[in-house]
Amino acid sequence: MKLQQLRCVLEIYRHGNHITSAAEALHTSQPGVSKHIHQLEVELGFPIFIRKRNHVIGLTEPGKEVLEIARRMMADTENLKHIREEFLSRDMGTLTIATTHTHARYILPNIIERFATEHPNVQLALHQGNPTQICELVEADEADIAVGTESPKSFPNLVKLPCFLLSRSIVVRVGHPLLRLKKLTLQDLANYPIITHDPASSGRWKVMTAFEKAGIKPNVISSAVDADICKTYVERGLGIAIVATITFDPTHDIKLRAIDAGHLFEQSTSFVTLRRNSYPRTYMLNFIHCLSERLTPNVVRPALAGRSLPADLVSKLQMLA
Amino acid sequence: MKLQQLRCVLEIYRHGNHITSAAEALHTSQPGVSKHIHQLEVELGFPIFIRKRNHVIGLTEPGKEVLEIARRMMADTENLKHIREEFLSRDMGTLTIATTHTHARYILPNIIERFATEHPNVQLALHQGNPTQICELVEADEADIAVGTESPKSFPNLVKLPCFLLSRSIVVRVGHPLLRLKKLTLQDLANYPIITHDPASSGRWKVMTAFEKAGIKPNVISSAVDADICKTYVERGLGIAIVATITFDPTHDIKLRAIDAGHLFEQSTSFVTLRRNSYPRTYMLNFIHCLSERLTPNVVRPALAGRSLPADLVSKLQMLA
DNA sequence: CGTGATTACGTTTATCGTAATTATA
DNA sequence: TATAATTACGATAAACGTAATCACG
Repeated sequence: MKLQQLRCVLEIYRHGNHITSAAEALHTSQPGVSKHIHQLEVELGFPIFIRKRNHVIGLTEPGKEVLEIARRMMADTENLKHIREEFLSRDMGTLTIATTHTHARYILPNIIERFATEHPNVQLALHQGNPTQICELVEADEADIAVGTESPKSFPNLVKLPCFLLSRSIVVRVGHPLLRLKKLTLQDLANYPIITHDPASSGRWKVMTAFEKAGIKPNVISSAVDADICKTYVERGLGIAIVATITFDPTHDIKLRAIDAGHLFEQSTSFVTLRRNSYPRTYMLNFIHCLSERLTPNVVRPALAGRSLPADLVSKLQMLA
Repeated sequence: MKLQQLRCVLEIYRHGNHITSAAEALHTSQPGVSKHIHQLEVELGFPIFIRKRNHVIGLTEPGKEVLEIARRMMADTENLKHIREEFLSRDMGTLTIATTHTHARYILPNIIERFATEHPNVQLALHQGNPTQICELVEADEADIAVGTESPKSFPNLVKLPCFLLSRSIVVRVGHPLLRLKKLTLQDLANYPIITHDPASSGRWKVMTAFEKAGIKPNVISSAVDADICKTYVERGLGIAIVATITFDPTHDIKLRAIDAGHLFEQSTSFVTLRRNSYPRTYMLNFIHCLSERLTPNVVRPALAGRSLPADLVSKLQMLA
């Protein structure tokens, strides 16, 4: 059995069972890839791919097992290559963080400031996107870690670790009638035009669910991509905004007021996301520790190991730590 | 990077940093192994082994990391080979159990009876030894699983899963004075000659600790290898025995009586032990499930995955399930 | 000098890419 | 007929084993 054979299996799967494009991705010839698969199938004693005449259709059942093991072995070859960098310079390298606007603007600055002081030789790079996009960046190895709220899409090859909770507030203009109410209800909010995040964010989804459950149709007039834009619209008197509490800055947002909405909307959980079966650099583990006291290297490392199925168990393990 | 290179690293380490014997074990030439290591070291960019002139002394720090990853990758190559058997016959094959006398004689019969009924085509083999020996059998791949009490030796490449607790009883002849006492004390026991397990068993160790803590020197007259021999000596009037409660069979041991000693000695935990990073056959997972309701395949599989360090976390995870 | 690792070199094997072939849609 | 996988085959490169070399006790 050769590592190159396993690499072929992965690439064919990645390219939608297309040997030709897999060969291109591997910078080699199509017949070579085809041969490798055949040799592996002969050695293992069963077909990995389902073929229909001269087309590869999909994976066989045992082929799925092969894929899973092959994935882990290729991850381990990467891990071997990274040992050198790790030992040469524990505190030098690049940390690429994929994150959402809210995190990048309101949560990470403090954390990054602290991290940068402790790791002056680590180059930081930020990539921005919605919760699904940032996970895709990590999966494609274009970012080391993702920090954001939950993505509706599931990523079996990524490990999600909860770091903290985000509560929501209503942001209104100074002197707004809602400020005079003692306890806000969803019905109160529905009396005003509402500005909230774009549909791709999980925050937006939680807000809409709360209204739906209460049987109230809110008047959502605008879906802005980020909290800053929401606040700008509120300042212009276009409505009220439902955003993460942390995005309200009393010293800067002088024309606005925030009303806690913790009793109206479920809190969102922020996750840090990494590739399964990777051995992150020490400084990456330190960065995650900056995000949450609970997420020590000794918690994160074992959580990254293992097969993709125990989603429930891994989350239980996280709760403990 | 080639799998054969990693195989060389493992074999050299296994053979006490001796390239010549590693080469023999790999059925190849010494220069070949030497070359493979050099190539790998060049590719990774750091030395794996510490050399003193023309001798290999040990592993470098990054070399230890390489060893760990190499171990997992070789385990995965084995796992790939086993996929075929698993899919060809989910319920056919061999299950080799390494276990202690107490487990083999008093605990496993019921479990094996049930398992054998459900898996008529699985060939069972039992190997007997003390807790350390049975772990060594699993480590050397001579047994699939070990069932026994804790070994004093630690095995970083094995995963230990607790299945159940063993309480202890005092076994005496009918009419023995101890039977007339309401609540037994350690001091009461010390009045009589004591027969217990041999020093290699963890049971023996727990018993001696209890006496030591109480500052009592028991009169241990004999250390027998197993509970049956202990009981035979008691029958002959040579003393009293401290053995696992389960080894007393009232319908068979008609000349003996058992007195519960749960308040005097700490209970022992029975563990099932498997190789780390192995993908056990389905019927092996079923057997483990027979040992303990808690140990479902969905609990065992993730516990086997991962690095060797998270002993505390793995045990926490087990508690949950 | 014996043991043990490294270097040198020739043989064998396997890997790779081009080209030809086959089989669909 | 265009697309996609398989088969055939020659060139290249890597792996292997033998033999020679070096280094130390």
